[in-house]
Amino acid sequence: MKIYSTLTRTKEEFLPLKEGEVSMYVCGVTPYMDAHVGHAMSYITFDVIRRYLEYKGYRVKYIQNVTDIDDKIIDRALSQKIPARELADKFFNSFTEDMACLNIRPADAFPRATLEIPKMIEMITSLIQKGHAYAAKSGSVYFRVRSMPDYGKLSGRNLEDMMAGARIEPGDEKEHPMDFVMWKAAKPGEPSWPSPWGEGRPGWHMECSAMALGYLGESVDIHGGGQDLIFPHHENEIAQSECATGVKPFVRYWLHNGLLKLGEEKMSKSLGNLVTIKDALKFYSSDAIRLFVISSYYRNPLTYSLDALDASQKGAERLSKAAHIESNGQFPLELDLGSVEDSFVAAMDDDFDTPKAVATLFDLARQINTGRDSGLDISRAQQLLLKLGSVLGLTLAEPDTGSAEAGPFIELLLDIRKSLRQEKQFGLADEIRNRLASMGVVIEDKPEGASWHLKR
RNA sequence: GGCGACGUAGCCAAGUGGUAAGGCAGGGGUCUGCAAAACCCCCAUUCAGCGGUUCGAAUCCGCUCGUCGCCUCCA
Repeated sequence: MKIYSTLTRTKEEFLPLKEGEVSMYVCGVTPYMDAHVGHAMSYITFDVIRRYLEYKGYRVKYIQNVTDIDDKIIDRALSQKIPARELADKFFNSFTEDMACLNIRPADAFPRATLEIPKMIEMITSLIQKGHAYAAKSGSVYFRVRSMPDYGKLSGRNLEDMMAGARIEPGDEKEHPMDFVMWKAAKPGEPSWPSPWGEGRPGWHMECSAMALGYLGESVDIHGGGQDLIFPHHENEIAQSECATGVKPFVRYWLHNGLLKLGEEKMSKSLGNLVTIKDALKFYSSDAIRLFVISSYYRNPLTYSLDALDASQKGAERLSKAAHIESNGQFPLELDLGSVEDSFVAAMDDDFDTPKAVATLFDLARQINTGRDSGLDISRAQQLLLKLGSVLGLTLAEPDTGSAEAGPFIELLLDIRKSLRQEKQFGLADEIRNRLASMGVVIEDKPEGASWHLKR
Protein backbone atom coordinates (compact mmCIF):
# COMPACT_ATOMS: atom_id res chain seq x y z
CA MET A 1 0.00 0.00 0.00
CA LYS A 2 1.29 3.40 -0.97
CA ILE A 3 0.44 6.64 0.77
CA TYR A 4 1.37 10.15 -0.31
CA SER A 5 2.98 12.12 2.45
CA THR A 6 3.02 15.89 2.33
CA LEU A 7 6.39 15.91 4.04
CA THR A 8 8.23 14.08 1.27
CA ARG A 9 5.79 15.00 -1.50
CA THR A 10 5.92 11.46 -2.79
CA LYS A 11 3.94 8.27 -2.49
CA GLU A 12 5.66 6.07 0.04
CA GLU A 13 5.19 2.44 0.94
CA PHE A 14 3.10 2.37 4.08
CA LEU A 15 4.81 0.75 7.03
CA PRO A 16 3.42 1.56 10.46
CA LEU A 17 5.76 1.82 13.40
CA LYS A 18 4.30 -1.26 15.07
CA GLU A 19 3.34 -4.11 12.84
CA GLY A 20 -0.39 -4.52 12.55
CA GLU A 21 -1.22 -1.30 14.36
CA VAL A 22 -1.79 2.21 13.10
CA SER A 23 -1.92 5.34 15.21
CA MET A 24 -3.91 8.05 13.55
CA TYR A 25 -4.51 11.65 14.60
CA VAL A 26 -6.85 13.97 12.73
CA CYS A 27 -7.26 17.62 13.54
CA GLY A 28 -10.74 18.27 14.82
CA VAL A 29 -13.02 21.25 14.91
CA THR A 30 -13.28 24.46 16.84
CA PRO A 31 -16.94 24.26 17.82
CA TYR A 32 -18.44 27.73 17.70
CA MET A 33 -20.92 27.22 14.85
CA ASP A 34 -22.41 24.37 12.87
CA ALA A 35 -19.94 22.39 10.81
CA HIS A 36 -20.07 22.80 7.03
CA VAL A 37 -19.68 20.47 4.10
CA GLY A 38 -15.96 21.20 3.94
CA HIS A 39 -15.60 19.61 7.35
CA ALA A 40 -17.69 16.72 6.11
CA MET A 41 -15.29 16.25 3.21
CA SER A 42 -12.28 16.08 5.49
CA TYR A 43 -13.80 13.74 8.05
CA ILE A 44 -15.31 11.49 5.39
CA THR A 45 -11.88 11.25 3.79
CA PHE A 46 -10.20 10.19 6.99
CA ASP A 47 -13.09 7.93 7.94
CA VAL A 48 -12.60 6.09 4.66
CA ILE A 49 -8.87 5.83 5.28
CA ARG A 50 -9.50 4.46 8.74
CA ARG A 51 -12.06 1.97 7.47
CA TYR A 52 -9.76 0.83 4.71
CA LEU A 53 -6.84 0.32 7.09
CA GLU A 54 -9.08 -1.80 9.28
CA TYR A 55 -10.26 -3.71 6.23
CA LYS A 56 -6.59 -4.42 5.54
CA GLY A 57 -6.32 -5.92 8.99
CA TYR A 58 -4.69 -3.09 10.93
CA ARG A 59 -5.79 -2.20 14.42
CA VAL A 60 -6.33 1.54 14.16
CA LYS A 61 -6.27 3.94 17.08
CA TYR A 62 -7.94 7.14 15.93
CA ILE A 63 -7.77 10.37 17.92
CA GLN A 64 -9.45 13.66 17.08
CA ASN A 65 -9.05 16.78 19.18
CA VAL A 66 -11.63 19.39 20.08
CA THR A 67 -10.40 22.95 20.30
CA ASP A 68 -12.85 24.06 22.93
CA ILE A 69 -11.16 27.33 23.78
CA ASP A 70 -9.99 30.00 21.35
CA ASP A 71 -10.63 33.60 20.28
CA LYS A 72 -13.70 32.79 18.19
CA ILE A 73 -15.31 30.78 20.94
CA ILE A 74 -14.65 33.51 23.46
CA ASP A 75 -16.05 36.22 21.16
CA ARG A 76 -19.12 34.29 20.24
CA ALA A 77 -19.84 33.20 23.81
CA LEU A 78 -19.52 36.80 24.92
CA SER A 79 -22.00 38.02 22.31
CA GLN A 80 -24.46 35.27 23.26
CA LYS A 81 -23.89 35.94 26.96
CA ILE A 82 -23.18 32.31 27.73
CA PRO A 83 -20.02 30.68 29.11
CA ALA A 84 -17.44 29.62 26.53
CA ARG A 85 -17.72 26.10 27.83
CA GLU A 86 -21.44 25.99 27.14
CA LEU A 87 -21.03 27.28 23.59
CA ALA A 88 -18.32 24.74 22.83
CA ASP A 89 -20.40 21.90 24.27
CA LYS A 90 -23.40 22.91 22.23
CA PHE A 91 -21.58 22.95 18.92
CA PHE A 92 -19.50 19.92 19.66
CA ASN A 93 -22.73 18.02 20.23
CA SER A 94 -24.03 19.38 16.95
CA PHE A 95 -20.84 18.23 15.26
CA THR A 96 -21.19 14.76 16.77
CA GLU A 97 -24.72 14.51 15.41
CA ASP A 98 -23.57 15.57 11.95
CA MET A 99 -20.82 12.99 11.94
CA ALA A 100 -23.24 10.25 12.97
CA CYS A 101 -25.67 11.27 10.22
CA LEU A 102 -22.86 10.97 7.70
CA ASN A 103 -22.00 7.49 8.94
CA ILE A 104 -18.60 8.74 10.10
CA ARG A 105 -17.42 6.55 12.91
CA PRO A 106 -16.49 8.40 16.07
CA ALA A 107 -12.85 8.65 17.05
CA ASP A 108 -11.58 6.43 19.84
CA ALA A 109 -11.19 9.60 21.86
CA PHE A 110 -12.06 13.27 21.42
CA PRO A 111 -9.67 14.99 23.81
CA ARG A 112 -10.55 18.57 24.63
CA ALA A 113 -7.98 21.30 24.86
CA THR A 114 -9.24 22.58 28.19
CA LEU A 115 -8.88 19.16 29.76
CA GLU A 116 -5.34 18.60 28.55
CA ILE A 117 -3.70 21.70 29.97
CA PRO A 118 -1.36 19.94 32.43
CA LYS A 119 0.15 17.99 29.54
CA MET A 120 0.67 21.18 27.58
CA ILE A 121 2.26 23.00 30.51
CA GLU A 122 4.62 20.11 30.99
CA MET A 123 5.60 20.23 27.34
CA ILE A 124 6.05 23.98 27.26
CA THR A 125 8.18 23.83 30.38
CA SER A 126 10.40 21.27 28.75
CA LEU A 127 10.72 23.37 25.60
CA ILE A 128 11.77 26.39 27.67
CA GLN A 129 14.35 24.29 29.47
CA LYS A 130 15.79 23.13 26.19
CA GLY A 131 16.04 26.66 24.86
CA HIS A 132 13.31 26.18 22.24
CA ALA A 133 10.88 28.54 23.90
CA TYR A 134 10.76 31.65 26.04
CA ALA A 135 8.26 33.43 28.21
CA ALA A 136 7.73 37.07 27.29
CA LYS A 137 6.95 39.73 29.83
CA SER A 138 3.22 39.60 29.09
CA GLY A 139 3.14 36.04 30.37
CA SER A 140 2.78 34.53 26.91
CA VAL A 141 5.20 31.81 25.90
CA TYR A 142 6.58 31.59 22.37
CA PHE A 143 8.35 28.95 20.36
CA ARG A 144 11.76 30.13 19.15
CA VAL A 145 11.76 29.17 15.49
CA ARG A 146 15.44 29.93 15.02
CA SER A 147 16.24 27.18 17.49
CA MET A 148 15.06 24.61 14.99
CA PRO A 149 17.26 24.29 11.88
CA ASP A 150 14.70 22.40 9.81
CA TYR A 151 11.72 24.57 10.69
CA GLY A 152 9.57 24.85 7.57
CA LYS A 153 10.24 21.39 6.22
CA LEU A 154 6.60 20.36 5.97
CA SER A 155 5.37 23.39 4.06
CA GLY A 156 8.56 23.79 2.04
CA ARG A 157 9.37 27.21 3.38
CA ASN A 158 12.35 28.78 4.99
CA LEU A 159 12.47 31.68 7.39
CA GLU A 160 13.92 34.10 4.84
CA ASP A 161 11.15 33.47 2.31
CA MET A 162 8.51 33.77 4.94
CA MET A 163 9.92 37.04 6.19
CA ALA A 164 9.40 38.56 2.74
CA GLY A 165 5.65 38.33 2.99
CA ALA A 166 5.27 38.26 6.75
CA ARG A 167 2.94 40.59 8.52
CA ILE A 168 4.92 42.01 11.34
CA GLU A 169 2.81 43.25 14.18
CA PRO A 170 4.03 46.53 15.61
CA GLY A 171 5.16 46.38 19.20
CA ASP A 172 5.52 42.64 19.03
CA GLU A 173 7.16 41.07 22.02
CA LYS A 174 8.42 38.14 19.98
CA GLU A 175 12.16 37.64 19.38
CA HIS A 176 11.50 36.72 15.76
CA PRO A 177 8.40 37.55 13.75
CA MET A 178 7.79 33.90 12.91
CA ASP A 179 7.91 32.77 16.53
CA PHE A 180 4.49 31.48 17.46
CA VAL A 181 2.56 31.44 20.68
CA MET A 182 2.20 28.26 22.71
CA TRP A 183 0.66 29.81 25.80
CA LYS A 184 -1.43 32.96 25.63
CA ALA A 185 -1.47 35.30 28.60
CA ALA A 186 -5.05 35.95 29.69
CA LYS A 187 -6.70 39.25 28.97
CA PRO A 188 -9.10 40.53 31.63
CA GLY A 189 -12.37 38.65 31.65
CA GLU A 190 -11.21 35.78 29.49
CA PRO A 191 -11.40 32.18 30.63
CA SER A 192 -7.98 31.24 31.92
CA TRP A 193 -5.99 28.57 33.67
CA PRO A 194 -3.06 28.93 36.04
CA SER A 195 0.42 28.23 34.74
CA PRO A 196 4.02 28.85 35.76
CA TRP A 197 3.85 31.99 33.58
CA GLY A 198 0.63 33.31 35.01
CA GLU A 199 -3.00 32.96 34.08
CA GLY A 200 -3.54 32.07 30.45
CA ARG A 201 -4.76 29.59 27.91
CA PRO A 202 -3.16 27.28 25.41
CA GLY A 203 -2.18 28.34 21.92
CA TRP A 204 -3.86 26.46 19.12
CA HIS A 205 -0.91 24.42 17.89
CA MET A 206 0.09 23.23 21.34
CA GLU A 207 -2.98 21.15 22.01
CA CYS A 208 -2.44 18.91 19.01
CA SER A 209 1.19 18.27 19.90
CA ALA A 210 0.32 17.44 23.49
CA MET A 211 -2.60 15.22 22.58
CA ALA A 212 -0.89 13.37 19.76
CA LEU A 213 2.08 12.61 21.98
CA GLY A 214 -0.10 11.90 25.00
CA TYR A 215 -2.54 9.58 23.31
CA LEU A 216 -0.47 8.02 20.55
CA GLY A 217 3.20 8.30 21.47
CA GLU A 218 6.23 10.12 20.16
CA SER A 219 5.91 8.91 16.58
CA VAL A 220 2.44 8.92 15.13
CA ASP A 221 1.81 6.90 11.99
CA ILE A 222 -0.75 9.10 10.30
CA HIS A 223 -1.63 12.68 10.98
CA GLY A 224 -4.36 14.20 8.88
CA GLY A 225 -6.19 17.40 8.23
CA GLY A 226 -7.15 19.82 5.52
CA GLN A 227 -4.50 21.34 3.30
CA ASP A 228 -5.16 24.68 4.94
CA LEU A 229 -3.58 23.31 8.10
CA ILE A 230 -0.19 22.56 6.57
CA PHE A 231 1.07 25.99 7.47
CA PRO A 232 1.30 27.17 10.12
CA HIS A 233 -0.58 24.61 12.19
CA HIS A 234 1.11 21.35 11.28
CA GLU A 235 4.48 22.98 10.74
CA ASN A 236 4.32 24.28 14.28
CA GLU A 237 3.14 20.98 15.67
CA ILE A 238 6.24 19.37 14.23
CA ALA A 239 8.43 22.06 15.73
CA GLN A 240 6.97 21.72 19.21
CA SER A 241 6.82 17.97 19.21
CA GLU A 242 10.19 17.13 17.73
CA CYS A 243 11.97 19.71 19.84
CA ALA A 244 10.24 18.54 22.99
CA THR A 245 10.84 14.83 22.55
CA GLY A 246 13.95 14.82 20.40
CA VAL A 247 12.25 12.03 18.46
CA LYS A 248 11.98 12.33 14.70
CA PRO A 249 9.75 11.99 12.92
CA PHE A 250 6.86 13.19 15.00
CA VAL A 251 4.63 11.93 12.21
CA ARG A 252 5.52 9.23 9.71
CA TYR A 253 2.87 10.06 7.10
CA TRP A 254 1.32 13.49 6.78
CA LEU A 255 -1.99 13.35 4.91
CA HIS A 256 -3.87 16.41 3.73
CA ASN A 257 -7.17 16.50 1.93
CA GLY A 258 -7.87 19.05 -0.78
CA LEU A 259 -10.31 21.78 0.12
CA LEU A 260 -13.94 22.09 -0.75
CA LYS A 261 -14.89 25.09 -2.84
CA LEU A 262 -18.19 26.82 -3.21
CA GLY A 263 -18.10 28.57 -6.57
CA GLU A 264 -14.54 29.69 -7.12
CA GLU A 265 -13.59 30.06 -3.49
CA LYS A 266 -12.77 27.82 -0.60
CA MET A 267 -15.73 27.11 1.62
CA SER A 268 -14.84 28.48 5.02
CA LYS A 269 -16.25 29.77 8.20
CA SER A 270 -14.37 33.05 8.01
CA LEU A 271 -15.48 33.80 4.44
CA GLY A 272 -19.02 32.82 5.37
CA ASN A 273 -19.60 31.09 2.03
CA LEU A 274 -20.71 27.82 3.43
CA VAL A 275 -23.35 25.14 3.36
CA THR A 276 -23.80 23.43 6.69
CA ILE A 277 -23.91 19.68 6.93
CA LYS A 278 -27.39 19.92 8.40
CA ASP A 279 -28.58 21.87 5.36
CA ALA A 280 -27.00 19.44 2.92
CA LEU A 281 -28.63 16.53 4.72
CA LYS A 282 -32.05 18.08 4.19
CA PHE A 283 -31.72 17.37 0.48
CA TYR A 284 -29.18 14.60 0.13
CA SER A 285 -28.64 11.27 1.82
CA SER A 286 -25.52 10.41 3.74
CA ASP A 287 -24.51 8.02 0.96
CA ALA A 288 -24.98 10.75 -1.63
CA ILE A 289 -22.76 13.17 0.25
CA ARG A 290 -20.15 10.51 0.85
CA LEU A 291 -20.25 9.41 -2.77
CA PHE A 292 -19.82 13.03 -3.83
CA VAL A 293 -16.68 13.26 -1.71
CA ILE A 294 -15.13 9.94 -2.66
CA SER A 295 -15.87 10.33 -6.36
CA SER A 296 -13.01 12.77 -6.39
CA TYR A 297 -9.47 12.05 -5.35
CA TYR A 298 -8.96 13.22 -1.80
CA ARG A 299 -5.92 15.40 -2.45
CA ASN A 300 -7.63 17.40 -5.19
CA PRO A 301 -9.93 20.32 -4.56
CA LEU A 302 -13.63 19.66 -4.98
CA THR A 303 -16.41 22.07 -5.82
CA TYR A 304 -19.76 21.83 -4.10
CA SER A 305 -22.57 22.09 -6.62
CA LEU A 306 -26.14 20.92 -6.83
CA ASP A 307 -25.42 19.20 -10.14
CA ALA A 308 -22.65 17.15 -8.58
CA LEU A 309 -24.73 16.28 -5.51
CA ASP A 310 -27.72 15.35 -7.67
CA ALA A 311 -25.51 13.03 -9.68
CA SER A 312 -24.19 11.45 -6.50
CA GLN A 313 -27.68 10.99 -5.15
CA LYS A 314 -28.66 9.12 -8.32
CA GLY A 315 -25.50 7.06 -8.20
CA ALA A 316 -26.02 6.14 -4.56
CA GLU A 317 -29.56 5.01 -5.32
CA ARG A 318 -28.29 2.92 -8.20
CA LEU A 319 -25.85 1.11 -5.94
CA SER A 320 -28.43 0.60 -3.20
CA LYS A 321 -30.92 -0.86 -5.62
CA ALA A 322 -28.38 -3.29 -6.99
CA ALA A 323 -27.44 -4.31 -3.46
CA HIS A 324 -31.03 -5.21 -2.59
CA ILE A 325 -32.86 -6.33 -5.71
CA GLU A 326 -34.38 -9.73 -5.25
CA SER A 327 -33.63 -12.73 -7.35
CA ASN A 328 -34.82 -16.27 -6.90
CA GLY A 329 -32.32 -17.68 -9.33
CA GLN A 330 -31.04 -21.17 -8.68
CA PHE A 331 -27.74 -20.98 -10.48
CA PRO A 332 -25.11 -18.59 -9.21
CA LEU A 333 -23.95 -15.65 -11.27
CA GLU A 334 -20.64 -16.57 -12.82
CA LEU A 335 -18.46 -13.72 -11.79
CA ASP A 336 -14.98 -13.75 -10.41
CA LEU A 337 -15.72 -11.92 -7.18
CA GLY A 338 -12.12 -12.28 -6.13
CA SER A 339 -10.88 -10.26 -9.05
CA VAL A 340 -13.53 -7.60 -8.41
CA GLU A 341 -12.28 -7.26 -4.87
CA ASP A 342 -8.69 -7.25 -6.14
CA SER A 343 -9.47 -4.29 -8.39
CA PHE A 344 -10.99 -2.47 -5.48
CA VAL A 345 -7.97 -3.17 -3.31
CA ALA A 346 -5.51 -2.20 -6.04
CA ALA A 347 -7.24 1.16 -6.36
CA MET A 348 -7.34 1.80 -2.64
CA ASP A 349 -3.76 0.63 -2.17
CA ASP A 350 -2.65 3.39 -4.51
CA ASP A 351 -2.98 6.24 -2.03
CA PHE A 352 -6.69 5.68 -1.50
CA ASP A 353 -7.83 6.14 -5.09
CA THR A 354 -11.50 6.13 -4.16
CA PRO A 355 -12.78 7.30 -7.58
CA LYS A 356 -11.31 4.21 -9.13
CA ALA A 357 -12.58 2.04 -6.28
CA VAL A 358 -16.06 3.48 -6.76
CA ALA A 359 -15.89 2.56 -10.44
CA THR A 360 -15.44 -1.08 -9.46
CA LEU A 361 -18.59 -0.83 -7.34
CA PHE A 362 -20.59 0.47 -10.29
CA ASP A 363 -19.20 -2.28 -12.49
CA LEU A 364 -20.24 -4.82 -9.90
CA ALA A 365 -23.71 -3.27 -9.68
CA ARG A 366 -24.15 -3.71 -13.41
CA GLN A 367 -23.09 -7.34 -13.19
CA ILE A 368 -25.61 -7.88 -10.41
CA ASN A 369 -28.44 -6.30 -12.39
CA THR A 370 -27.57 -8.26 -15.49
CA GLY A 371 -27.38 -11.45 -13.47
CA ARG A 372 -30.77 -10.78 -11.96
CA ASP A 373 -32.26 -10.20 -15.40
CA SER A 374 -30.83 -13.53 -16.47
CA GLY A 375 -32.46 -15.25 -13.53
CA LEU A 376 -29.25 -16.07 -11.70
CA ASP A 377 -28.52 -16.17 -7.99
CA ILE A 378 -26.78 -12.88 -7.26
CA SER A 379 -26.65 -13.00 -3.48
CA ARG A 380 -22.90 -13.44 -3.16
CA ALA A 381 -22.21 -10.56 -5.51
CA GLN A 382 -24.62 -8.43 -3.49
CA GLN A 383 -22.82 -9.33 -0.30
CA LEU A 384 -19.56 -8.23 -1.85
CA LEU A 385 -21.11 -4.96 -2.98
CA LEU A 386 -22.33 -4.27 0.54
CA LYS A 387 -19.00 -5.22 2.03
CA LEU A 388 -16.93 -3.02 -0.26
CA GLY A 389 -19.47 -0.24 0.09
CA SER A 390 -19.10 -0.34 3.83
CA VAL A 391 -15.33 -0.01 3.50
CA LEU A 392 -16.12 3.33 1.90
CA GLY A 393 -18.70 4.08 4.56
CA LEU A 394 -21.62 3.71 2.20
CA THR A 395 -24.63 2.14 3.89
CA LEU A 396 -26.33 1.22 0.59
CA ALA A 397 -29.47 1.06 2.67
CA GLU A 398 -32.70 0.01 1.05
CA PRO A 399 -34.74 2.87 -0.36
CA ASP A 400 -36.23 5.02 2.33
CA THR A 401 -39.83 4.38 3.31
CA GLY A 402 -39.62 7.05 5.98
CA SER A 403 -41.49 7.00 9.22
CA ALA A 404 -43.98 4.16 9.24
CA GLU A 405 -47.02 6.36 9.85
CA ALA A 406 -47.97 6.92 6.21
CA GLY A 407 -47.07 3.38 5.22
CA PRO A 408 -50.45 1.68 5.69
CA PHE A 409 -52.22 4.44 3.75
CA ILE A 410 -49.79 4.20 0.88
CA GLU A 411 -50.22 0.43 0.85
CA LEU A 412 -53.96 0.95 0.73
CA LEU A 413 -53.65 3.24 -2.27
CA LEU A 414 -51.40 0.71 -3.98
CA ASP A 415 -53.99 -2.02 -3.44
CA ILE A 416 -56.70 0.15 -4.96
CA ARG A 417 -54.43 1.05 -7.82
CA LYS A 418 -53.72 -2.63 -8.44
CA SER A 419 -57.42 -3.32 -8.84
CA LEU A 420 -57.82 -0.34 -11.13
CA ARG A 421 -55.01 -1.58 -13.31
CA GLN A 422 -56.52 -5.02 -13.47
CA GLU A 423 -59.71 -3.39 -14.69
CA LYS A 424 -57.71 -1.32 -17.18
CA GLN A 425 -58.67 1.89 -15.42
CA PHE A 426 -55.29 3.33 -16.26
CA GLY A 427 -56.33 6.97 -16.00
CA LEU A 428 -57.20 6.61 -12.34
CA ALA A 429 -54.21 4.36 -11.67
CA ASP A 430 -51.88 6.94 -13.15
CA GLU A 431 -53.49 9.68 -11.17
CA ILE A 432 -52.72 7.84 -7.94
CA ARG A 433 -49.15 7.41 -9.07
CA ASN A 434 -48.82 11.05 -10.09
CA ARG A 435 -50.42 12.41 -6.95
CA LEU A 436 -48.20 10.26 -4.75
CA ALA A 437 -45.19 11.33 -6.79
CA SER A 438 -46.01 14.97 -6.17
CA MET A 439 -45.97 14.16 -2.46
CA GLY A 440 -42.54 12.57 -2.81
CA VAL A 441 -43.65 8.94 -2.94
CA VAL A 442 -42.17 7.09 -5.89
CA ILE A 443 -43.99 4.03 -7.20
CA GLU A 444 -42.29 1.40 -9.27
CA ASP A 445 -44.33 -1.35 -10.93
CA LYS A 446 -42.53 -4.63 -11.09
CA PRO A 447 -43.57 -8.07 -12.27
CA GLU A 448 -43.98 -9.18 -8.65
CA GLY A 449 -46.04 -6.12 -7.73
CA ALA A 450 -45.62 -2.43 -7.07
CA SER A 451 -43.14 -1.05 -4.56
CA TRP A 452 -42.73 2.43 -3.21
CA HIS A 453 -40.12 4.60 -1.53
CA LEU A 454 -39.67 8.20 -0.62
CA LYS A 455 -37.88 10.51 -2.99
CA ARG A 456 -34.94 12.31 -1.39
C1' G B 1 6.66 38.54 -3.84
C1' G B 2 7.57 33.25 -1.71
C1' C B 3 5.65 28.15 -1.43
C1' G B 4 2.22 24.41 -3.37
C1' A B 5 -1.61 22.34 -6.43
C1' C B 6 -4.54 22.03 -10.76
C1' G B 7 -6.46 22.58 -16.12
C1' U B 8 -9.24 15.28 -19.43
C1' A B 9 -16.50 14.93 -23.06
C1' G B 10 -22.45 19.17 -21.53
C1' C B 11 -21.25 18.37 -15.95
C1' C B 12 -18.41 15.47 -12.08
C1' A B 13 -14.01 12.51 -12.49
C1' A B 14 -9.93 8.19 -12.88
C1' G B 15 -5.76 7.37 -15.83
C1' U B 16 1.70 9.59 -14.76
C1' G B 17 5.30 6.29 -21.29
C1' G B 18 1.89 1.87 -25.01
C1' U B 19 -2.73 3.95 -27.67
C1' A B 20 -8.83 7.62 -23.05
C1' A B 21 -12.19 3.85 -16.32
C1' G B 22 -16.66 5.11 -13.83
C1' G B 23 -20.99 8.34 -12.58
C1' C B 24 -24.68 12.13 -14.06
C1' A B 25 -27.01 14.34 -18.24
C1' G B 26 -28.33 13.40 -23.57
C1' G B 27 -29.83 10.21 -28.12
C1' G B 28 -31.67 5.29 -29.90
C1' G B 29 -33.63 0.42 -28.45
C1' U B 30 -35.62 -3.83 -25.11
C1' C B 31 -39.18 -4.32 -21.16
C1' U B 32 -44.02 -1.81 -19.53
C1' G B 33 -51.08 -0.43 -20.55
C1' C B 34 -48.01 4.10 -19.95
C1' A B 35 -44.16 5.32 -16.75
C1' A B 36 -40.22 4.20 -13.35
C1' A B 37 -36.28 0.88 -12.49
C1' A B 38 -33.08 -2.39 -15.09
C1' C B 39 -30.51 -3.98 -19.48
C1' C B 40 -28.22 -3.18 -24.63
C1' C B 41 -26.16 0.42 -28.16
C1' C B 42 -24.32 5.50 -29.13
C1' C B 43 -21.90 9.82 -26.87
C1' A B 44 -13.48 12.76 -26.20
C1' U B 45 -9.01 10.36 -33.15
C1' U B 46 -8.49 13.36 -28.11
C1' C B 47 -6.50 15.15 -22.83
C1' A B 48 -5.65 24.32 -21.76
C1' G B 49 -2.04 26.12 -25.79
C1' C B 50 2.85 25.95 -28.20
C1' G B 51 7.48 23.59 -28.69
C1' G B 52 10.89 19.40 -27.33
C1' U B 53 12.47 14.12 -25.86
C1' U B 54 10.78 9.13 -27.60
C1' C B 55 9.40 3.83 -32.09
C1' G B 56 5.36 5.70 -29.09
C1' A B 57 3.15 11.19 -24.49
C1' A B 58 -2.97 13.03 -21.56
C1' U B 59 1.29 10.91 -19.14
C1' C B 60 8.47 13.15 -19.29
C1' C B 61 11.00 18.29 -20.20
C1' G B 62 10.54 23.68 -21.40
C1' C B 63 7.60 27.92 -22.24
C1' U B 64 2.75 30.44 -22.41
C1' C B 65 -2.25 31.13 -20.78
C1' G B 66 -5.96 30.23 -17.02
C1' U B 67 -7.83 28.70 -12.06
C1' C B 68 -7.25 27.60 -6.93
C1' G B 69 -4.89 27.07 -2.01
C1' C B 70 -1.26 28.58 1.84
C1' C B 71 1.99 32.63 3.66
C1' U B 72 -3.67 35.76 9.28
C1' C B 73 -8.37 32.11 11.95
C1' C B 74 -9.69 27.93 8.91
C1' A B 75 -11.05 20.70 7.63
